[in-house]
Amino acid sequence: MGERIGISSALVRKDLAWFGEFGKQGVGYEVEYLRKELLSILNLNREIKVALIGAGSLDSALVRYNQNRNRTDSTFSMKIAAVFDNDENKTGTVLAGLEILPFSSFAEYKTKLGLDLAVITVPAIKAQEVADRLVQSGIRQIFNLAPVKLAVPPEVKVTTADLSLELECLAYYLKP
Amino acid sequence: MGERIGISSALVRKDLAWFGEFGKQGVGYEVEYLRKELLSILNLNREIKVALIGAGSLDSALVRYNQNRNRTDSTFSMKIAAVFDNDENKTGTVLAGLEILPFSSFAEYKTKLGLDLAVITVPAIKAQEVADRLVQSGIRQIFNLAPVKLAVPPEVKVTTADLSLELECLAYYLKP
DNA sequence: TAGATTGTTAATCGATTAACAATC
DNA sequence: TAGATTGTTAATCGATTAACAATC
Repeated sequence: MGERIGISSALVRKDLAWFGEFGKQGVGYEVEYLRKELLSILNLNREIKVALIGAGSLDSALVRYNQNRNRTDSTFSMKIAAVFDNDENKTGTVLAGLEILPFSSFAEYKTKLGLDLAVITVPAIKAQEVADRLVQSGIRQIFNLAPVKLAVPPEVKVTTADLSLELECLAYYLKP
Repeated sequence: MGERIGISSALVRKDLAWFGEFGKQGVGYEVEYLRKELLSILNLNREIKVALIGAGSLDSALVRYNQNRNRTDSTFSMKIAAVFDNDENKTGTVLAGLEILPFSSFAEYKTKLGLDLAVITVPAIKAQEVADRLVQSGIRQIFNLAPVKLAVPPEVKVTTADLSLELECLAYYLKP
């Protein structure tokens, strides 16, 4: 495992130790048992229901990618369960088999559909407003694709993936 | 600057020190001068020409996003200059104003268009093959959106953004 | 000179690893 | 018992920060 991701075996063992003892000294790990334990610890042993907020072209890409991955990779536990938008020209229409729902009714659908976490793909300027609403509706994990730093309460976990920022970082390595 | 991204002022000063001295002790920084110096150091003071490899739905999202950002944000220096694909049903067609070019002729277009760096959005299984070809053509910076670890020579800088992996990381924080 | 802010030093902190004891 | 591998300890390394000297 260490070799695969470029860290030492010691670190792999130490990280595992954080959660318990999974092997037998002198013998090794029982792979299938370890695998299941890890999936359980990481909450990846059940289907996670993901909500997409903002039915733009990125969403359509994510939905298609997700459908494809779920079809071909049985270990992948993420499922895009709903797509939301507040644009009335979009709500009601169907995106790759999913009806686009009005974001104003998010809280309601969250309960009904059992949505676990949300992905924000709205424009930067709308992202904070959407985040506030998600938090209000009880969402505690947000994946933010808008290029802004979101302010949220401490109990909410936000991961921001700013693709254009990461792209700009690469520019540094260009020959001047 | 430290407050904005959540680090101490000391670290900001230390990081700047890596590249030189930009301020006057006792006085402060001349903001516009510092800004220009940093843009120059980061190679963001000129237009960077980006090539997209793989004309799927993600590309179309990126192209639109890029066009929008270039229109509204004059400090943004990335420009998607070309889109490539090897699917003959796609090459020749136009994606948001850009003709889709055959990837087999990448090296040729790279010279002609002055392409600086490449973004890989092809399926995981094709990504290594594409990367090899890009490296062969003289690309030294690759932004990889396919969920695989690419093997490249040490002089090539790869940044991988595996969105589904980052999403899975969030699942850990879900209540079990 | 007094007040302020940069650039740098030394101390602190946390992450990683080499080495090893425990165990089978 | 000999050989092997896990789990843990102590050492190492690098990143961050508090404190301060240099400077205006």
